[in-house]
Amino acid sequence: MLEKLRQHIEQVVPLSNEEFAWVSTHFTIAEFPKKHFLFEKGERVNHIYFVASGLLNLLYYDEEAKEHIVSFAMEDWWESDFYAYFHRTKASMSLLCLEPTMVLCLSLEGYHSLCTQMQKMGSFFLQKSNAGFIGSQQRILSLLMSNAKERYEQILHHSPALLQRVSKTQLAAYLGVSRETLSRLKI
Amino acid sequence: MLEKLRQHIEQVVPLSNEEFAWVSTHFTIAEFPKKHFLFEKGERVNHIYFVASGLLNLLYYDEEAKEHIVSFAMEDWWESDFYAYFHRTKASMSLLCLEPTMVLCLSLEGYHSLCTQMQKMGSFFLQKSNAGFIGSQQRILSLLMSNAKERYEQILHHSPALLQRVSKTQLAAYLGVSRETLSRLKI
DNA sequence: CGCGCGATTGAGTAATTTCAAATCTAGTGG
DNA sequence: CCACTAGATTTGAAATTACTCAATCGCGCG
Repeated sequence: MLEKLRQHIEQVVPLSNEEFAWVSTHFTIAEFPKKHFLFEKGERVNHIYFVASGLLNLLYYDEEAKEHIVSFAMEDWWESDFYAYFHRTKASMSLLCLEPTMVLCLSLEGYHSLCTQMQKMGSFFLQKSNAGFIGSQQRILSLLMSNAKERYEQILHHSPALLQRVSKTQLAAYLGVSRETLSRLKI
Repeated sequence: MLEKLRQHIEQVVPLSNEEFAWVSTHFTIAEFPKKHFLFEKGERVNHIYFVASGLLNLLYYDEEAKEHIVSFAMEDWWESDFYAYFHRTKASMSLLCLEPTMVLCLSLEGYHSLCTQMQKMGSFFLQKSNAGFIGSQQRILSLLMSNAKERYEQILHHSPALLQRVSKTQLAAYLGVSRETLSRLKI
């Protein structure tokens, strides 16, 4: 678990054993079964989660209880309702396990401690945040400019493994089309 | 100009006169007329831009030369093709002035210098990046779940000033609908 | 005045949604 | 091993929505 986190961080910044030992004190390990909600809409969001194994699903239910998938979080992803986390407000989204999942949990105090006490970790999170922002802009562009079939093909090209792990209904909720339409794309 | 930047930064972290003097050495001032491209697709992206006054437009042209607007950057926004900037690759998008615009330009070296030499600036950019990521996720959700009329109303609610400053054609390219459809929404 | 640009309107076409029904699939218990 | 069920997926058909292309309108400016 922790070793996975270390490898993940060290892809960005090198850490000595002592440094990583200190970093790791900020995390708690948790394990959840499939279909467990790490948090639901309206609840406090006390952690961001590093996915060591499994698959998470950040989703939003609209007024008609229709499900919209903001993101999937596979291994080595960080996930949370970041707005609620950073602003200490209640979640507008829910975070669900699509598979049995092991996560490392980081509180906001822990996050601030890591960022301010160790410059490397500040750099690490800055880089992750920039990457997340860039990825989101790519997805916005994809939603603006491509139809559902093209978006499907982009995922097929960019993260083929994901397609093996999520249902077509979930994929449709991520692509922004009805499951019937996705089914008719004849891919 | 620089005073505007200082106020902007100090909304997040306080700065002494000396500190800000040092920070400001990293920026260059530039002014561009309406319709000027700060960079175009295929060019190197040497700076991120802090908009002191005016209005910028980050856009992408698809294969059919159709224009898709990734974002508008008003006063106090930071804008660039962030992927190209951070990876020192060529721009996939173009950055255009919709109004006469004054910007403060920050090179990647300057960015790294600011982040590593002064912890406060690292915190500042981390917070900006997180905010940008959160904002992008909101827009993704809006694209997934709302129709064009609802998206229009969200902008009307969230940044009414913007609607006074961009053409309906540009707004349509931002909302992800044709200008004819936007025109028919009867708002 | 007349030009040019953006915005609007009209008409036909294409894509997507909805609701309903049918089909498929994996897991369970007899 | 088979039947059965629950859930997911696919298909059908009608209705809605959005798009394209073309024509028209409105307005500011030389």
